[in-house]
Amino acid sequence: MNPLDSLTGQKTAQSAVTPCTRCGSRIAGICAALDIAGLDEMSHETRRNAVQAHETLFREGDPASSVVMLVSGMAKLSRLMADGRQQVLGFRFAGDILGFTQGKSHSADAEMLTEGVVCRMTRPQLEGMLERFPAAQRRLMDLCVQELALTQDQLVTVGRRHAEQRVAAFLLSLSVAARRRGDRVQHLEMPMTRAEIGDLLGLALETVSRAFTALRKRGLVVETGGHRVELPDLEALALVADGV
Amino acid sequence: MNPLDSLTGQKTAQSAVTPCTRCGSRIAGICAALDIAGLDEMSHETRRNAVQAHETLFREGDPASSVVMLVSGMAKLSRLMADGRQQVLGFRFAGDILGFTQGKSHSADAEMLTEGVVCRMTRPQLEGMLERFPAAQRRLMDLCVQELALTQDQLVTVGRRHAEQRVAAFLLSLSVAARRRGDRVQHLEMPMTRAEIGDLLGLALETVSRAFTALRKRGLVVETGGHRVELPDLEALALVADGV
DNA sequence: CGGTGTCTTGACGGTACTCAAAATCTGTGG
DNA sequence: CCACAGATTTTGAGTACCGTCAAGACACCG
Repeated sequence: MNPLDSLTGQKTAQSAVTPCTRCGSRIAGICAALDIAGLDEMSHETRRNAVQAHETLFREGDPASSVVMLVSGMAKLSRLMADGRQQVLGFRFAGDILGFTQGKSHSADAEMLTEGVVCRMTRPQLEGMLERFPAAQRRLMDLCVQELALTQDQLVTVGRRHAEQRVAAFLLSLSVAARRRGDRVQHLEMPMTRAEIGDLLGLALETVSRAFTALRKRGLVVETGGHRVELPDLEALALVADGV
Repeated sequence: MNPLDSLTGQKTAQSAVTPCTRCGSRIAGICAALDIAGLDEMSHETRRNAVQAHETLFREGDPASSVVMLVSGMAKLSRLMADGRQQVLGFRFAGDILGFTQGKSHSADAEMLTEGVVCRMTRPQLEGMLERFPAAQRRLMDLCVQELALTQDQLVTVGRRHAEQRVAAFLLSLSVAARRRGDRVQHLEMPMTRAEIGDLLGLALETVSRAFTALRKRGLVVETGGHRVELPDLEALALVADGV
């Protein structure tokens, strides 16, 4: 599996799998675009950290002084409204980059769902690296375009699907993300709560629970405990998501 | 007004307003990052076209053989679901770039709402230009990040606001876009139909109509005919949008 | 001035939200 | 290993918001 596919979902021209010497991750994010010299330089500049579940990576409004590369684990991007309602913008996985913006401050909260490992790089370091390694800049742009496409998918789901369709679409998106990481697509890690799924899909947590119950009764979802889920029939699930 | 603010909403370092020699537009999109040589080169490579209202610029699935820069007029980005339901991903304005993706095909339909002018550039031309002018690549990335932020805003609106709040948020977003173009922020052009607004906000067109009626009765919206709208009190409208 | 498309308004029904309580799961400490 | 406390999930009942259907009003354009 080409690590470049981790976010793009498309085969890329580059085929050599060169793990980040510092991150040590198979799943290369931006690192994938670097040559040996770049990787070496990057390994001196980034800070690798283990992070716990529920740990906050940054908050909306924080100065965007660094970007975070998710090496392993799952994270949640969300925004808080004035009245306390929360909108989850998306879940992020190994290989994804969090907190990249040209603005002065972060536009969303980022919080770990599981324990994991992150690589942090300061903005000046990133800027310098992008100048020295045009391929990395190109790669970062691709990641950005992909994130845009994912967010647009999310918008279609929230805007134009019913509760059960939304949950089906959510499960499928988890499956697609797992494929990009090279994991099995029918046996998923699903560490998020019903409330978090509801905040992603624009539903109450009770509605999410009812939708899971309905899908379970139809045999489209099997919850095996320990935050693990099986999807025995992805095609049938896709039909549900599209309202057929 | 710095044309670089057209999408970013933030003041940028560059201050010289260098209109695209071919487009002739005050509102520079990517052109703003080019020097004289770059502008000259670009003027030879791009094709400038007048387009009519309701003209399709590209469709979902079309090969993404060129990107489109919107010089003047308003456009609509949308996706069609299997059952015919439509989700409008957003409205786009002068200075915006449409159809930029690293995939092989467009992921959404783009259609003009008004008559206008567009600049087309083929992918190979764009790729070549990005290599020769790193500043242009950087600029394109900024546009991409900004588009992502807008889509995220949209997601919050659709996921976590009630009908009237959504319409208020939509009007405010039109106002923000007008400010970026240097137009008056309280006297807006609003060429889209209730149905299109509904497809943007995840509402039925009748619900949009009822929300407009409610806002009109509260004096927050004045429709002056000819697809023009006045927003006498933006702050009050913002309070409505946030559900206060 | 008529025709067509858009908008408004009303009535009704359904989906999903809220409130509430019971059941299940998870992790911790004895 | 078991018991227990807290968190999460499930399920139920009632309600509210919004979608659907329908008809009439309005605006725009030839």
